[in-house]
Amino acid sequence: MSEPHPALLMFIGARYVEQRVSDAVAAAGYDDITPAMARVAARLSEDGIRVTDLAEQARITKQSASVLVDQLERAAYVERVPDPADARARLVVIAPRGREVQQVARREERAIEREWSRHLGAERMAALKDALKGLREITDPYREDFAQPARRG
Amino acid sequence: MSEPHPALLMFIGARYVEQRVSDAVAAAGYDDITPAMARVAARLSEDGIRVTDLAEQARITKQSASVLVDQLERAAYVERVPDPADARARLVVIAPRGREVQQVARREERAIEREWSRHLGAERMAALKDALKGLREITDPYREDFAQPARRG
DNA sequence: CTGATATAGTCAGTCTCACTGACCAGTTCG
DNA sequence: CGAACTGGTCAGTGAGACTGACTATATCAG
Repeated sequence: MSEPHPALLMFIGARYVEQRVSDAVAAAGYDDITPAMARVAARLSEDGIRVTDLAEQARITKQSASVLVDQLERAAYVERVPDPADARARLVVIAPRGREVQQVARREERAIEREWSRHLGAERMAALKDALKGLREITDPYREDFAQPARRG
Repeated sequence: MSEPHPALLMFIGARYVEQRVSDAVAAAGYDDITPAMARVAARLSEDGIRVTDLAEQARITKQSASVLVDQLERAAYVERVPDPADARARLVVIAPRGREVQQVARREERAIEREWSRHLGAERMAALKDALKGLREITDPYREDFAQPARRG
C-alpha cells in the first residue's frame, strides 16, 4: 500500500481533536450541543457579534446561522441583545453557561497539545507547527486577500 | 489573537486538498458527485467491497451507504455484482467511469504534494510528514484498518 | 434435517442542517 | 422625503444522516 497523503494524516489529527473536545464538553454535562451548533459557537466573542457576521465567518447563510443561534439561545448558551448601534440588528452574546463550555473546550485543547508535545518531543512538535504554518500560506484562502471563492453549486 | 491550535491548521490543509481534488474532478467533467458520494467512493477497491464493509469503513450506517451506492451506481461509477462467496451479499465494484475519476483524483493529489514540497522545501516537508505519522500513532483509532483488511467485531 | 440465531441488505419514516427566495423593518444617502 | 441598502426572519426544499422493521440467506446446535 502506498503512503497516505499528508492531507489524510492531517484530517485524522483534526478529527481526533474535534472528537476529544466534543467528548470532553459532553462529559462535563453539556450534551445538548450538536456539531453544527458548536461550529457557530466557536466564533462567539465577549463583545457580541451579529448573526450576519457569524454567518459570514462560519461560511453559512444567515438563515442557517439564525436557526443555530435559536437553538443555542433555547439551550441558554447565548443571548440575543439589542445592538445599541443599530436598531435593526441584535448582538449574539455568550451567556454564563456558554462561557463554561468554552472553558472546558479550551482546557481540553491545551491538554491535547501537551500530549502531542510529549509524544513527539519538543523538536518535532515545533517542526510540525512550523510546517503547518508555512502550508497555511498557500492553503488558507481566508487569510487576508482573496476574492470570494465561488463555491460550487 | 493567540496561536491557532495545530489541529485547526491541519483542518485547513485537509480541507484545501479536499476542495482541490473535488474541483479537479468536477473540472474533468465528473460534476455529478456529491461530497457524501465521494467519501464512500474513496473506499472502493479493485476487488469489490460489500456495502456493510463500506459503511463500517466510512463510519456511516449501512442504510446510508446503500443510498450512496445507489447514487453512484445510477451515475455509472460503480456496479453491484453478486458475491460468489455469499448469496446474501453483493459486491460493489468500480466501473470504468469510476476508475477514470480515481485517476484524476490521484493525479491532483500528487500535484498538490509537489506544490507543498516546493513551498516548504524538502526538509520541512519531510519533517511535516514525519510528525504527522508520529501523531497518527496516538490519534488514529482505526490504524489497523488501513494495514489489515478486516477487523471482526 | 430442522429450528434458532446471525448476517447482508432494503424499505419506510424521521431528523438535522444546509440552501434559495420572499419579505419586513430600520438605516443611509441623494 | 424617497430610493437603495442592510439586518434579520419566514417559508419551503433537499441532501444526507439516523432508527426500526423487514426479507432472504447462512450457519450452527441438536
